[in-house]
Amino acid sequence: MTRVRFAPSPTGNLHQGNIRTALFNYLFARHQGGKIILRIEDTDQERSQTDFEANIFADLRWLGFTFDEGIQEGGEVGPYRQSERLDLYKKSLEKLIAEQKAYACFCTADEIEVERKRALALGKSYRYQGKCRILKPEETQEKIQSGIKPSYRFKVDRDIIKFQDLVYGEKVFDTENIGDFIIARSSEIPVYLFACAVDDCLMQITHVIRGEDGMSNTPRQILIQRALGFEPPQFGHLPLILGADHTLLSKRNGSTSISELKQKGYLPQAILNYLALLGWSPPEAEEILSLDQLIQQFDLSRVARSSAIFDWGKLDHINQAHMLRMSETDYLTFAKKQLEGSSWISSLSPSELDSLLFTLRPNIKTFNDLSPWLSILLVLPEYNSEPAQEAFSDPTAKKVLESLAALLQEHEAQLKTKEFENVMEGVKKQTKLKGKKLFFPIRITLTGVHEGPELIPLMSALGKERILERIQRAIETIQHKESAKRAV
RNA sequence: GUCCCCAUCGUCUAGUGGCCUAGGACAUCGCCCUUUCACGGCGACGGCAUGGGUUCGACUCCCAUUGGGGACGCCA
Repeated sequence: MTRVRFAPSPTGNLHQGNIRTALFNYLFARHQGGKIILRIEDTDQERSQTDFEANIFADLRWLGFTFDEGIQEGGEVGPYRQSERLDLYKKSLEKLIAEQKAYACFCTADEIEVERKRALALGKSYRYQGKCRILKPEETQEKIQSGIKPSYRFKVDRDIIKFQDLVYGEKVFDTENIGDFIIARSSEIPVYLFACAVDDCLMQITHVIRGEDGMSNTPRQILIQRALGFEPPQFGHLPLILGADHTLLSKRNGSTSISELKQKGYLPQAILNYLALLGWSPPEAEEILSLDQLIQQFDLSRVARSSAIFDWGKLDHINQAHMLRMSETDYLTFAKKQLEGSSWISSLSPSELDSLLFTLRPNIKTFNDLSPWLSILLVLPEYNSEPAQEAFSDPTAKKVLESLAALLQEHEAQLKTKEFENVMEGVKKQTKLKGKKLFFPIRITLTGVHEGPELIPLMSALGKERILERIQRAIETIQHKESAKRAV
């Protein structure tokens, strides 16, 4: 049975990088009909916060992930929060100490820091020199009894570690480059490397799929797992996601939390779809895929080995594609949720709002584009933009508007789409204008800008009253300009 | 600096020795559709980092160079 895990630490919110890792684990597990476990790695007590943990759960749920085992789901190999598994790690540590595979280290953080800096200055990679490794048992006992709290190091002997990476193929590491590393802090809390290695085995994880930045940890974890008598899981490393500056995604260069992405108006399925395309490619040409389709098509053998740069433009495109494919009710529900709290919701009747939202659908890339558009459509335009000046300086503009106003007056308060079409036909006949000459002045009059939704639907969404109000305003603007011109 | 990884259009990628005159997607530009913009359709632009091998034949295999990235914590 395939068992994978997603193991975030609650020291921050989930962002694109995390989610891509979660996604690939998820797709891998679901594709194989295996299980995915959610484990919280909170061994850094100073930085871990329960708020973050709650956010992580909320984000994962929003994105559409479901887990088979975890804090909320339960399961047989829990607890699923590392801070509740300390006795387990302690047992493992004691076993290693008893077998002389780990030892107490009394070097202080400051001492180590000095050593590291010296090594780096000399152009050598830092490794612990093993000062406490050669301590006699009596010396160790003595120091502990005198009240010094030691950290614990794993004893690394010369060896060649080989493993078959699920993505990168055969990997070979010489332990010569690895010094004895710390597995438990002087506070007795284990470090990530150790807790993670122990848990992956205790929780019977079969495949560890993580970012390539974890690669150098892998030989250490294999060492730990073997020393504990476990069979290490299989490892697969994923190429990294980089920011626009070609370095690891971070707050500086575009790393964005899920809640921010949500705020920016991206659909969960679009986020997942785009992230799946970063480092993986579907076997067939179609790129717009639902989560189910991704599960069906996913295969680690199609994962790339080179890092990928996060491209907001493509995310926008994929988001738009998903928006266009959503059912009308889903679209409206999501759009309204996004607009929650904004004045548009309260200032419009439900049917007016729905009709405006539909009219805007082909013109937006994210749900966040909705609000600015509504503002353009519903706030009276100023007509001082360049396209407006240009449109109104055409002598036929006024004729078009007057004709439109007159024809609209002939109708009852509420016109249907078909009637708007007829009105436009009428304007066309009366003015003998068509194409840009006909539509441009009207578009500008209604919105103040030269681009936007289709005109007929837009007119019917705005309604007769708003249109007349704008026409009057536009005509006044034109007249104002004309008289100013005459005065000169 | 040391170790590790990577290298196809600006970006994401297909490509596993002949199907490649290198395919697709985003972006950009043009045309068409729409009596307008957008949506949609069609098209253009644009790439195998360099140098050596191996081979009848290299984008594909090997080596080097160059370039980029990652890891070198009592962080995860």
